[in-house]
Amino acid sequence: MPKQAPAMKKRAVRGSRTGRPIMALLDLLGRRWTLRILWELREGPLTSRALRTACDEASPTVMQTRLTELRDAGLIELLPGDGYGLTALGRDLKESLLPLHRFAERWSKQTTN
Amino acid sequence: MPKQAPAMKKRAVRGSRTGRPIMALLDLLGRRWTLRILWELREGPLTSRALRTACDEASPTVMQTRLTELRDAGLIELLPGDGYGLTALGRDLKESLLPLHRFAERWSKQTTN
DNA sequence: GCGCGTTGCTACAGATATTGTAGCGTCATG
DNA sequence: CATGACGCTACAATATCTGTAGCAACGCGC
Repeated sequence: MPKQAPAMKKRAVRGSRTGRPIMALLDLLGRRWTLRILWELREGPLTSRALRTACDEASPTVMQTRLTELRDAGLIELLPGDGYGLTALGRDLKESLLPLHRFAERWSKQTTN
Repeated sequence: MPKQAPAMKKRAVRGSRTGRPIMALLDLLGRRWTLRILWELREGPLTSRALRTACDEASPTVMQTRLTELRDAGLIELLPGDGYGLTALGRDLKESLLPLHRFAERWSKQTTN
């Protein structure tokens, strides 16, 4: 299979007009709940409702929109019986995101938060 | 003096109620243009207008809002004469973000984008 | 086969956030 | 003084998100 058609069908991602993948990625991740969803799935699949609970009861409307976008991007997939889980590509992204956790700890120590 | 001068004064960051720094960070970064701004500053300071140009002409309203949030978070600072630049903490975050660039390349090869 | 609970997902109105255009006051340079 | 760049703001038009309610489909116990 040279190329998969299902992913990235319409309007793809804002910022992708520059042709630089990083811009498209930053735009995709810079939408509400997107980073959080990927984060909550880091340890394994969650059903859409468990995911909603984990994400501070985000409204099902955006949640569903984000899940569709992330599926189109090939980062997550719907596993019948298990809910949503990261794809191989998604797990790859998760690895790239892990340094953030360590940074967050350092950050919280300096912002009197 | 319209409002908000001190750092992190009201409700700081959505999601910080959990007390887990990573949630506050993911929420902060999950706002439009935030990731992009940090990314564009990765190689050095930019004036607010150069930043706007780099960020695909984002409206000055959000740009200014994001810059204030990022300043309150201690990630960027206004350097008189040089515009906005990353703080030591911001550069730390930048390092945590670099893996995303490499991932974006792999990602773009699989999504026919 | 009939409730019952859960799944993924959608409608819709009200609340927020973002965009786009215009413009302010300040400072430096000519 | 004029010009231009700076950081920053006002404000109306959009786009996006929230919150509540509810759908059809599936499995399970009975």
